[in-house]
Amino acid sequence: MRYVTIKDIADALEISKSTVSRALAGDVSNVSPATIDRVRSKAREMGYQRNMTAVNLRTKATKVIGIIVPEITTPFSMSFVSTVQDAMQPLGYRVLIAVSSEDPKRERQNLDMFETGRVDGILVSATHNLANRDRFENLVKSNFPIVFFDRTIKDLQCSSVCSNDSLMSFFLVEHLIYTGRRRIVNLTGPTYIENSLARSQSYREALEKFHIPYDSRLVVSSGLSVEDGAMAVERLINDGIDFDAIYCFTETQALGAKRTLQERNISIPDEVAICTMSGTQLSSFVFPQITAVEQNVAEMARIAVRLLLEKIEVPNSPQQNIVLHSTLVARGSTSADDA
Amino acid sequence: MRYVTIKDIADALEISKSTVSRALAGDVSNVSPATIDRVRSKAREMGYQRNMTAVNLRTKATKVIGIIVPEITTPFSMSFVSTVQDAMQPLGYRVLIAVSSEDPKRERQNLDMFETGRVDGILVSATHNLANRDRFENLVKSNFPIVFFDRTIKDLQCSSVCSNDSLMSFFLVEHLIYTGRRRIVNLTGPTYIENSLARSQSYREALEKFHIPYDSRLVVSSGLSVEDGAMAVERLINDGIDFDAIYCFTETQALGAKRTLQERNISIPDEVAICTMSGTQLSSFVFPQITAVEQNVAEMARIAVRLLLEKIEVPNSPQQNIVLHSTLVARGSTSADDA
DNA sequence: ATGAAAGCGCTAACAA
DNA sequence: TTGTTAGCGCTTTCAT
Repeated sequence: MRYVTIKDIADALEISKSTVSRALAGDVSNVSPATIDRVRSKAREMGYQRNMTAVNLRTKATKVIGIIVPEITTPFSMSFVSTVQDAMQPLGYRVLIAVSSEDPKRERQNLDMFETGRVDGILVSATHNLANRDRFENLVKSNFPIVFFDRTIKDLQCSSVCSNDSLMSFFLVEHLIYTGRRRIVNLTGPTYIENSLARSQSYREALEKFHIPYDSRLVVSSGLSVEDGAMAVERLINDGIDFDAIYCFTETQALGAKRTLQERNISIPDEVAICTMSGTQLSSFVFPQITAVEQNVAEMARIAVRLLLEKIEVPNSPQQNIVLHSTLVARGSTSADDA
Repeated sequence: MRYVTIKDIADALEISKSTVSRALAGDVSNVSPATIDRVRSKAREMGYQRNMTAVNLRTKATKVIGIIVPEITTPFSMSFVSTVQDAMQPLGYRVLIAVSSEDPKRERQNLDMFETGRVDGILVSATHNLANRDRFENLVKSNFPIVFFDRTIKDLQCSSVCSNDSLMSFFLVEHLIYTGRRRIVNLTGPTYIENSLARSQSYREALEKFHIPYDSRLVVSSGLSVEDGAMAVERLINDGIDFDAIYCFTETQALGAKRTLQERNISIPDEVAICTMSGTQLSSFVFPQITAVEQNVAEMARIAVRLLLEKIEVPNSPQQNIVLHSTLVARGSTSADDA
């Protein structure tokens, strides 16, 4: 088992390696058309296959970029990934995906894997605000092309693109209030997720605007999984806490909340409304009864790609933090809409 | 943006590159424990990341194997792939997946991609009996580690593992006859798929065994997609051809057949029974009303892995063709079962 | 238009 | 135990 090399072709044609290399690369201005033809057909004849490991070593580029996502269960990630692929394929890039499963250790391994594989750039949605901060800081300091999307790292001087969490969640809670809700549960994300804080902040501000008293029992810290969301709501019910709406940090939590309510035969949204920020339009099929504000994922992906390419092409381009003022389209309906 | 190299570490520690390389590789018998420690901590301190492109070029191995499948819609492929991954991960191999979408052109591109990427071996389920035969022949001739599974290439001297199509389909048709069916449709696969022939052959043999006359109108050549299956059955109905069972070449066809029957309000399996060979046990959830014979996919995957590793490790190991005499478990039921 | 030569970062003989 | 050296296959500058 031995591959044909450009040297083999060069020897067979009694020309130099460099000419073969040029011919194969289609360097029209430096190789005669006749030679190009001879080389090309010889290569085909001999079954030549370019050795990418050698090319990558030599050119110091792989034309591969990596995406690291915390999870792959919501449509958000899938949608983001496929938009990135559509955008980068025409530019000659391949896209590799790695899932961290909400685990900073895994995230670190994924970063390692992409670095040892010498990907040309990384798009990452972070699992944790602190855990891998040092790692990310080093990456940025060494000028490695990396762009954060959706879930960022607090105060890190690195390009990023995300939604305007504060504003959007403010409008969501406001929407609940407009539609007659008063006892609104806030399923917050873990404090180690940067977005979590902003969204909870907005919850308080919306309440204040409408002079609704803040009840700490309604603010529940919950994990990110469907199970976590389900359990949190179950605990509220068991504790006999009265509520007429749930504002969730993530889609997965919303899914869990919905499950618990259905198990308890609590009608949605007549008795309790659920709302969250949603990854994609697709989600409306998954969560028909859940009011959601759509993030523009495709837009986010395209911006992320643009920022990354800029970094790859211009090694010292400035860091940019883009905040998406997405169209605020509240979908679904709460019974109070009709009132 | 510049990566730390072993030379950087060597210079910083004022030792040679080779010692650094050995220390990093954990070559305990050739490097003093003290040196290993010094090197390791220096590497961490400097943020060293192994350059796999260089390693792969030097060692002429990537520890990556590629799987090429014609489609990824049935559970068969997913199941096969994940079993392979589970088997190879502990051995230090990564697994890459490429989908040909039933298109020989795509298949060729996938082969090219894997070769230029210098994967250590390829597992392939072929799209077409002839289209890429030359390509496969060259691969085998050059002694490249490649193993076929499920869909093979006729008369190609290459290791492979597949089910006993003839026997299993014979039993399936026999099962239909036992349960009272007489006018059995045979949705054959395209002739360019090797397995197609064997399965249709068995259909005839089963009929002959029970002295049921062969009716050529009941034998319909159909594409592989769900749509193809649906259209084929629609045509039969429109042509006023009478039948009480459909024997499909693939799961996807069976799914299409089911759809058409349901649209026409023809009850399954009371009026018309559907049967096919099934990729996995999972399929029973997808096709509750379809009688199926399970192939042992996990077993097939493990054997494929074994054959491939043999080829990778022993460059000149003999070709082996393994036929899986799977446990014949007909699932689902036809109404005639009760009769 | 073509060739000679250097070197990407690493491993693995061979030497010491 | 450590160092020296060669070379994996390719691209690219510099000569010609």
